[in-house]
Amino acid sequence: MARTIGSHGPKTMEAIRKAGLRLIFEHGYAAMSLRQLAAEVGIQSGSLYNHISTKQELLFELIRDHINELLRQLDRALQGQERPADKLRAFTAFHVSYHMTRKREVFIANSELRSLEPKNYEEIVALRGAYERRLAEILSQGVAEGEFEVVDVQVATFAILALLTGLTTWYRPGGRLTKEAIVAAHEKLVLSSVAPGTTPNQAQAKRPLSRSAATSAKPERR
Amino acid sequence: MARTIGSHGPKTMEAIRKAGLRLIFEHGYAAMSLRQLAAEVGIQSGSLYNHISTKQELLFELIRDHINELLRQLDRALQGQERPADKLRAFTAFHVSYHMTRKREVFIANSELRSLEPKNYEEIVALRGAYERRLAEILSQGVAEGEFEVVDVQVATFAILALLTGLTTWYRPGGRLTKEAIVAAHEKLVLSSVAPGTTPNQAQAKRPLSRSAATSAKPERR
Amino acid sequence: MARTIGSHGPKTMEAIRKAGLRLIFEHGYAAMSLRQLAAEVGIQSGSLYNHISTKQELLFELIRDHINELLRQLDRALQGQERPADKLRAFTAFHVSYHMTRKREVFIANSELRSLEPKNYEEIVALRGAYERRLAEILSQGVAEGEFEVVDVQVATFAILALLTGLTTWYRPGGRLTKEAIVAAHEKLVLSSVAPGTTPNQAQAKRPLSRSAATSAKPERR
Amino acid sequence: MARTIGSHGPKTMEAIRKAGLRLIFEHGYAAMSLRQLAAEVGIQSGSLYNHISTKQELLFELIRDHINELLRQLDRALQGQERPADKLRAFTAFHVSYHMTRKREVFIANSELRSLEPKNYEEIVALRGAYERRLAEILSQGVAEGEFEVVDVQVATFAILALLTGLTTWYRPGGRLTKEAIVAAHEKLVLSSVAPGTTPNQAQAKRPLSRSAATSAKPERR
DNA sequence: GATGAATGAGCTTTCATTCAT
DNA sequence: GATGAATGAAAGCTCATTCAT
Repeated sequence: MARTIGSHGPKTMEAIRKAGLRLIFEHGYAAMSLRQLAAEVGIQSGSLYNHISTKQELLFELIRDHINELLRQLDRALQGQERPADKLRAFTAFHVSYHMTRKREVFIANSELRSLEPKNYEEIVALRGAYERRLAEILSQGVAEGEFEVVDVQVATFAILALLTGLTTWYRPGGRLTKEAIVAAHEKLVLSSVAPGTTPNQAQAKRPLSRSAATSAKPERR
Repeated sequence: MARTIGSHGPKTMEAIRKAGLRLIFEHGYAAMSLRQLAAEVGIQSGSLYNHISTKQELLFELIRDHINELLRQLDRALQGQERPADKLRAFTAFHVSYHMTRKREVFIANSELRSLEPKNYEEIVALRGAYERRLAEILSQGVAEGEFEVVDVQVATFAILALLTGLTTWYRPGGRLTKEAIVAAHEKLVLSSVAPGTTPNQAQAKRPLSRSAATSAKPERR
Repeated sequence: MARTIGSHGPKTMEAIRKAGLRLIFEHGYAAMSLRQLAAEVGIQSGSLYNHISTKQELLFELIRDHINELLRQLDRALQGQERPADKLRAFTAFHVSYHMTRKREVFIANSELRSLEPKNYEEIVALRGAYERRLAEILSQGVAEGEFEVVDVQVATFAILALLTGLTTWYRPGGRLTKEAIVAAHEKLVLSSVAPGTTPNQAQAKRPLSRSAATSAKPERR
Repeated sequence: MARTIGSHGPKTMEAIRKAGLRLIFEHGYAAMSLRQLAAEVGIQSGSLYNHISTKQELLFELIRDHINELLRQLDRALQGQERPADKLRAFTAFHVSYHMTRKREVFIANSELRSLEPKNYEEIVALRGAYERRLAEILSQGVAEGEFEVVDVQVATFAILALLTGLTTWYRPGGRLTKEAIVAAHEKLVLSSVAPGTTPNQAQAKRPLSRSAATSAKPERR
């Protein structure tokens, strides 16, 4: 990939983002050196600075742009859905599909938050919170309407997101299953997981879950 | 100067492991410097080498010891369970409980596999495969006995593991929920997720899933 | 900060080689630190790596380039000489002269072979063998034509080379003797040493010296 | 060799000297680590300090003891010889024989002088000077009596010593030649080298060689 | 006399970043 | 916009040496 010697202009920036995405995905932000990145792009490491301001900024922009796009597309995917189950199915289908085509962006946005400097971290976490809230609200609505049953909405939100995002660790194009099959498999799991039924045993929260606590607790960086 | 009075060998090793666990959990393996680690332990960085052979070896042993312990305890937790639902509940309860007390080990064992050198990586992935296989077999049995319904056992295995392991990214002792509540919340989600019901739409695998492909595919490092 | 004005690439490389030569000559390869070398050149130690790839590579190239040059010039010096005595005189004069102007290179090429990694060592020893073979052949020819008398050609070859190369341990420009006097002194010693005469006492080799054994024995790294 | 676990007392000291000799011979003083040495002896590196005071002191004593022994034995070997040729033959035979049985000591005493700290260096060089002077005096006497002819006594002294000492770089027991043959080969070379004959071309010293200049010049460390 | 664990300095090498050209 | 050469800090690791046990 890349390495088109002499590439310049916006093409170079694009190559940097692409290569950066791949290298961070494979080795992690801290383990990726700008020399590696530059070599991948086919330029000297000093030349990177004609396009990026710092390594940190590159990471930040990759993540921020990704989450913004994710949010934009999620809202489009949810449009027109009214009933909680439909919303949840749409959410799941969108999430899985998106993760299959952008697995590197998604993976990095989840795994490299700790590599962000505080200011950047805050900004990204706020955006991520918006995404999580979409799901939390779907679940809350479903519970309120009696369509869903969960022990705890907050836990269910995190669990379902983890379930769906786990995809990025094993999915690869051209595998055994079609994309549709993978989407279907996840829809089944997610929709069933919150379906009403015999709850194993009744557990109590130590404290009631206030609306804000549900999403803004942030006890530590995660 | 020689050794500070009162600091002993095994105690130092234990301090190194503990601090290493914390630092890798917080910053990642690549971003943790041995100087940091040594400072945390209260010795010079060169002194670490009286206890570890390399940074890589430290990571490897932390992960390997963790997975071995995990496997050992899992098998004990599953003892005596016969029906798939009971097994799955036991698996879930054990997994969640264990992850709450050893969240750093668990997190690292999942996130730092890519930091392992090939030989070490192979060894850990083999161990991890054993763990995954326990769950895959529970699901298979449940499906065969008509107790569970999943679109694809392999996908369900990965998804459920991801769901459960996601816990490590947000759990912290002293939070809003009791441990029991957290376990219960996950039991509900997991048991429901594979419960028979209306599968959204029928999807087909491109290829049938052979037994071995299910667990040994390893298309790329994950 | 960036580069100091006026310091250029090739000039820096040349300064590194020159300073490296001197430091290795004075302290030995293992005892020379790259910090020392960099300080000598007037740059930071990390900056060395814009010019060399490793410390080992620097040593290797210094030695290899030297031996290649030595061989090239030797062959020129021997051109036109027919009789063994003339060849031997030419060899001696060339060797001594060259060693007086390049004593550091010569010394290092002899004393630091053990510091070379196996692959580099093999390459250099092969080149050195070519040089030794020139002298061995001159002696053989002289013995065959009855002009020289030696107890053993192989021993004589090594001994004469050692005699000549010893120069590097004491020669310094501006000493008591002119270069010409030093050359003459060595010519006398070398030519006399193989002159026919009364051999002290007749000694026997345990085994006859095969042609190949003479030059390829290499019992151990030397 | 060595590694007799639990060896103690004078036996350990002897093992240290033996192993040190070998390691310095093979890798050089700077490149030999005390950990290596200790491992060879079968103890921990800290334990070395029950026997040596510093690494430098070990080197110094190895060299000093060697040269003292060399001088002692040389004087015994020269006893009873009157005529310069007989003395030179005896010197050569002794030197070669001794170098064959103690090649490591000899090699180190020549190659590691630069690794000695100034004070130690001075002491060793003084001893070495005594050894060189024996040969210089033999040559001077021979020249004075008309038995030898050399262009310059000083140069001849250094050259003959280099010739003889070169042995340590290639000799190994069990090689093609008997010890006697090797001695004979060197006797022929050395005695012939100073034999009167047609001096190639008459060269002049820039300055006459004063008695003291011949041996105490020491223009630089060599 | 040996050990094991420590020190503090030092090693070679890599890093992100800068900037004259 | 790219290069090549620089910086200064820091990396993982090794070193000779010390000393309580």
